Amino acid sequence: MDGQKTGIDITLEVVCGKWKGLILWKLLHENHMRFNELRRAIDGNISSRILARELKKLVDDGLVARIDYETVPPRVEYQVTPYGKTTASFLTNMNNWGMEHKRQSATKREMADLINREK
Amino acid sequence: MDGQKTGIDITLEVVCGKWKGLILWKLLHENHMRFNELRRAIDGNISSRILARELKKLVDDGLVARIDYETVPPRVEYQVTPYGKTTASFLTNMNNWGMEHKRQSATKREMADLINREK
DNA sequence: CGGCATCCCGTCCGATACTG
DNA sequence: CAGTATCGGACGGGATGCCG
Repeated sequence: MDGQKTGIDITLEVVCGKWKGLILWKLLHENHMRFNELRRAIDGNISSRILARELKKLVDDGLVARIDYETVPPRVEYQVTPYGKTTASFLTNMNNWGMEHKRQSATKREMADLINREK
Repeated sequence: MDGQKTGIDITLEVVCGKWKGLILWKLLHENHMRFNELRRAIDGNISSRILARELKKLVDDGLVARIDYETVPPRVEYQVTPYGKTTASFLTNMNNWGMEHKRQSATKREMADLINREK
């Protein structure tokens, strides 16, 4: 029974949450960014606290490298590791799907919200 | 600056969390399953409460259809909608990546756990 | 069989303020 | 500039038990 092994859970562990996928995606296209540069590059207003935390997770997972120049004022750069670059394959697909279905998702979510409000 | 629009956030809204992607993936390969059948098909021991909740989200998002035969005892079947089937594109890629990197992810996580214990 | 009710905990996400 | 401290709310996930 079953027999269908999946790697989906593994992948979700890596990109799940509101930000990690987005951060990875941005870094993949720039190959090295400073903290606030990255912060500004992300559309949805991410706070520095959240960005710091999510970046740390990505570093812990070996997807992103953190380079601290140890200067004053501080200068830290982030870039995707070779391992992290392998995520580009599915991130590209996720991005394409999201772009194609942006409209539909929005309206469906509005409907769901309306139903929830009625309760 | 920026200019890079992303659909990644949209996609993450749909499959994020520990289970939704997995449920969708299972349903995509069976095209109609009953509640407990689906429950048993999922490896990681999902509770009925969680499965019910996650399925409801997928139904609300229009990715899964719920067919209630209104019989006693109850018989409910779930199947992926045409819209839901469009997720197969990126889910396949996510699955492939996860399968390829299962080992690495495991060891990296163990290391992270060790570091956390030391604190 | 296919759920829902209750309780609980840990994580996620966020605003604000502050620091070396 | 690159974060950390603090506080708090929302959500995800799980154990247990009950119901039509």
